[in-house]
Parts: sequence; C-alpha cells; structure tokens
Amino acid sequence: MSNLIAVKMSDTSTIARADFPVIDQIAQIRLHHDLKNSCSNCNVREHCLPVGLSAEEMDRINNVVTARHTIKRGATLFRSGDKFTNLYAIRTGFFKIRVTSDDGREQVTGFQMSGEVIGLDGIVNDHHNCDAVALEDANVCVLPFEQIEKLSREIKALQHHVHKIMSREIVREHGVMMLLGSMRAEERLAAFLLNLVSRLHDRGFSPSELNLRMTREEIGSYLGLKLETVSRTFSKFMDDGLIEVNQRHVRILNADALSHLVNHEK
Amino acid sequence: MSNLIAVKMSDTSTIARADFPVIDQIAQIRLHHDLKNSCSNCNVREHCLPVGLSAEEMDRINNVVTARHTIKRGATLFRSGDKFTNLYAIRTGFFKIRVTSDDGREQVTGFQMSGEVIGLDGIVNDHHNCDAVALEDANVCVLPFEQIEKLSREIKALQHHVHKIMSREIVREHGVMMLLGSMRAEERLAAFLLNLVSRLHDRGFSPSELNLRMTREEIGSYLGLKLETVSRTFSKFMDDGLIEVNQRHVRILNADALSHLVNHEK
DNA sequence: GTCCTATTTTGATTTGCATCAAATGCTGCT
DNA sequence: AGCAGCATTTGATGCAAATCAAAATAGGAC
Repeated sequence: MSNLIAVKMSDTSTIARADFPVIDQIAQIRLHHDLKNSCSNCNVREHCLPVGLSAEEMDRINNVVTARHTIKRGATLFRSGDKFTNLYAIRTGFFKIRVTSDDGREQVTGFQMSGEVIGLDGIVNDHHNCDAVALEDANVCVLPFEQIEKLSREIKALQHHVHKIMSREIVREHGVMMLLGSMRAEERLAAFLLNLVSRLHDRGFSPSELNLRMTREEIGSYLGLKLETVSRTFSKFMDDGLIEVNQRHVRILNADALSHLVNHEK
Repeated sequence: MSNLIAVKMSDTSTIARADFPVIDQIAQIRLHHDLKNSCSNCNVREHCLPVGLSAEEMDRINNVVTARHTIKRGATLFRSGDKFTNLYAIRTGFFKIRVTSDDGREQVTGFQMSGEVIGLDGIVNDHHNCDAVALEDANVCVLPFEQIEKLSREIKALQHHVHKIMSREIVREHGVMMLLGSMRAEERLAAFLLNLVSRLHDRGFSPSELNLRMTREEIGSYLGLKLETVSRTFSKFMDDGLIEVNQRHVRILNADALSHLVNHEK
C-alpha cells in the first residue's frame, strides 16, 4: 500500500565530500503524492505554506515537492560553493548553518528546525555561500527553486509567502547582529535559550524544557563566545537558579529572570 | 519644459516624529515620467533593475516608480513600527539602518548607498522593524511593494531580481555576523573600510579614497566596538602606514595589508 | 568672526572574556 | 561491554577592548 520508495544508502557522512557528492551522502525518497505525504497533511505546513490556499492551489504546490531527502547526523545538506537549485523545507531534524571565511574561521549563523526553509542564501549568486549541517538525523522537502518561482507567478499567496520567509530571515539576522554587537555573554546565552525554547514551544514542545542538539562550541560560535565561556555561563545560570542543566538537557526555571537579563542591560 | 513638480516643504527633520508623520519631514516629488527621470536613464539602474529587460517591460517598471522622496540629513525615511508599504531604492545619499532593542540599545545593521534597496525588513510583519536614517541629504525612489509584487508575477526577470536582492541582503548579513562573531577590532575596521571603498568604487568613485558619512560612534555600533576603539584603531592604521585619516576623509595606502589583516587571523 | 556643541583623540585604568591547562564525564564504535 | 575520542567543566592567568577622563578639534548657529 505504501507508495514510498526509500533508497537507503550506507552512511558515508564521515567521508570527505570531494570524493562523494552530496547526493550520495543522503537517502532520497521519491514521493508519489499519496495523501499521507502531501503538504496538506504535513504537520509543519503552517510554517512552510501560506494559509487560505484553495484545494487546487495546495495540490499544485504539492506537485512541486517531488522529493524528500533524509540527512544523517553530521552530514551536510548543501555546502558553500554548491550550485543552488533548491530550497529545503525542514520536516524533521535540526540543522546548523555556518559560513567559513577564507582563512578558515567558522561562524554559525543560525540553528534551523522543522518548518523552517533553508537555502535562501544561494539565490543571489546561483551558488550557496554557507553549509547546512544536520545536527540530528533529518528529513527535508526538496523545493526546486525555478518551480517555486514559476508557481509564485501564478499563486499570489505563495509569492507573498516566499517574500515573507526571506524578510523574516533578514529580520532574524538583525536580531543576531544586535546580540553579537551589543550584548554581554550572559545576555547572549539568555536570549539564545529563550529563542530556542519559544520556537520549540510553537511546535508543540515544552515551553520550559529543551534538549540542545548542538555542542557548547557550536553555541559559542553562534553567540560569538568561546566554548568555555558558554559552559561557565550555563554554570552561572544554574548557581543563580535560573536553569537546570544536565549535559544537553536544559530546564528553564525562571524565564522572567532570563528575559530581564536580555532586556535590561546592566 | 520640466515636468517635475517639486513640493518642497520646510525642514522639520529635528522635530519629534510623534507630532509630524514621516511624510511631512521629507520633500516629495511626483514624477511625470519624462525621459530624464525614467529608470532607463537612471545611472544606478544596474543596481536596482535586472538586465535584459525589453523596452516595454522597462516602461511598465518605470510606471511603478510614481514618486521620489528627498530626505534631509538626520531625518528618517522609515522607522521601526511604521506600516510597511514601500521599498525604497536609493538614488543619491547615504543611510544607516539601525535596530533598537526594548531597553534602548542601538545596533547599526548596515550602511546603504545609491543603487541599494532598503525596507525589505517590513515585509514579514507588515511593519518595519528598523529605522533608516539619512546620513546626508538623500533622494530615493518609492517602490510600492504591492505593485512590485504584481509586476513580479508578470515579469520573470523582475521577480528573480527581487529574490536576488533579498538573498544578497541575507548573504551580506552572514558576513556581518562573521565579522561580529569572530574578528578582532583591527580586522573589523579593515573589513569595513575595504567593503565601503569597494562599493564606492563600483559606483565610479576612487578605489582608495573615501569620505565617511558616519561618526566614529556609528562605525562602532556597526562593528560592535566603542567609539574610542574605532578612533584608536584608525590611529593605529595611520601609524602603520596603512591609511591616511583626516577626520572623515580616509585614503587607503596599503589595501593589501588591510586585506591581509581580514583574511589571516593572528 | 565667535561661541557653543558635537566629535574625535589620547591616556590611565578596569574588566569581561579568551587562552592555557587539566580533570572528568559522555558517547559511539568495535 | 569496554575503550577511545570527544565534550564538558573548572581553575589560573593574560589580554583586548571597555570604561573613565580630559583635552583638542571641527562644524554649525547667529
């Protein structure tokens, strides 16, 4: 009965990319658009898609999503320099997006989760300028950008939705710039935790508990801090009774205090 | 013979905005689309518009640009919270874009010059989330976003161009995050100067000389540094023979050394 | 031209975070 | 299950940039 054909491949995620193109690193699933796998039934559709689409419009969008990929933890969905052809809507899993400078410095520019669309960086130069690395096994819908553009010309709501997604990313980055440019370590970490837990809450998870998918070093890269500073700041928050930390598991005990940290300098 | 009707208003740029809506702060010019003022004759069109448009397409785009605004130095083109209706293409002048947090912290997120399009932040929530402040008297084309979207559905090249402009902004912000997250003061200032001079060079100005339109404090806000650090770093670059600084005027003497600073940590 | 204010420079000192270092605790792999 | 390597924590020290302070300079208003 299942119309799903899963082409599972051996995990080559640790093998140097030069030898194996991305497509070999990830399992690929061709969709046959049964009800079970349509956008209309997807539980993150309110993030990826505009509201108020007609059944016909929904169907046409659905037909653009002809493939899904699963990406193993540690593998990259795309890399800086890769030719840009698709956007990706994250169905499940968690990614870090990072840029790398000529001299090898890395900067994590974001952590993206289900319902979020990644790959927008590739549009301007036809090539990606950052890497998308799965921090846990992930599943994404492949959105061929040319077809998204074509359909956007025909479905006004989709067009506006695409614009909103890009604008949202610009606004998000404004926030990160504020964080990096004018907050101290405690403020940065507090803002980070509150942001993560709020986005998870939007997706039906606990408003006060979360499992970090990234290392202290990756958090540090995102926040412009060294991993030791991240660790120390976690400890400080523990001592102050603001949070409970057990490795990657964090429980927020005093969200108001964290929020106060972020919004009241000094 | 001139078809231009300039409605010059008294300069109220220093008066509190609560009392005077933005429209009162800026002189407004209605265009009658004579040749002199058409996009096709604009000397920054290669920045704002896609290449390879047909005469008819160019004409239709031109008809969307029904107004221009002049903004006096120190006045704002839009502010955080303002209803979003237009994008703005900068014809002449220089803007800083800044976000302000709840507790009053300011962060300059960019300096934009002629040919660049600002206001994209407003799309996602129908309201702007940052301020655009003119750092010198400026002139912008008003681009009603609904009409841009309408025309984008009809002119494929325009649609793709809009996408590229947004993607470019995302990529630019990635670069700023790299700068803020993992560079030291000297590297940040070097990157800033090289970026500015390169963009000015693209516009026909000197590849080695520039007049800063912003204060040390504004540079510092953008770079996540205090104004004293900016000033000291300028002095250091002078001592090292990398640049010549006279107040707002900077001459780059050794671009390679600056570039080396940016691209080779330590 | 002169005054006033904003901007810039430079110096002295402090401080928050990085760096260096080492011990401990996980996790995934065989 | 056990081991190897990675991740995390914590301490000691150093340093880059912030802060505090004051003088010099420029630019605008009248």
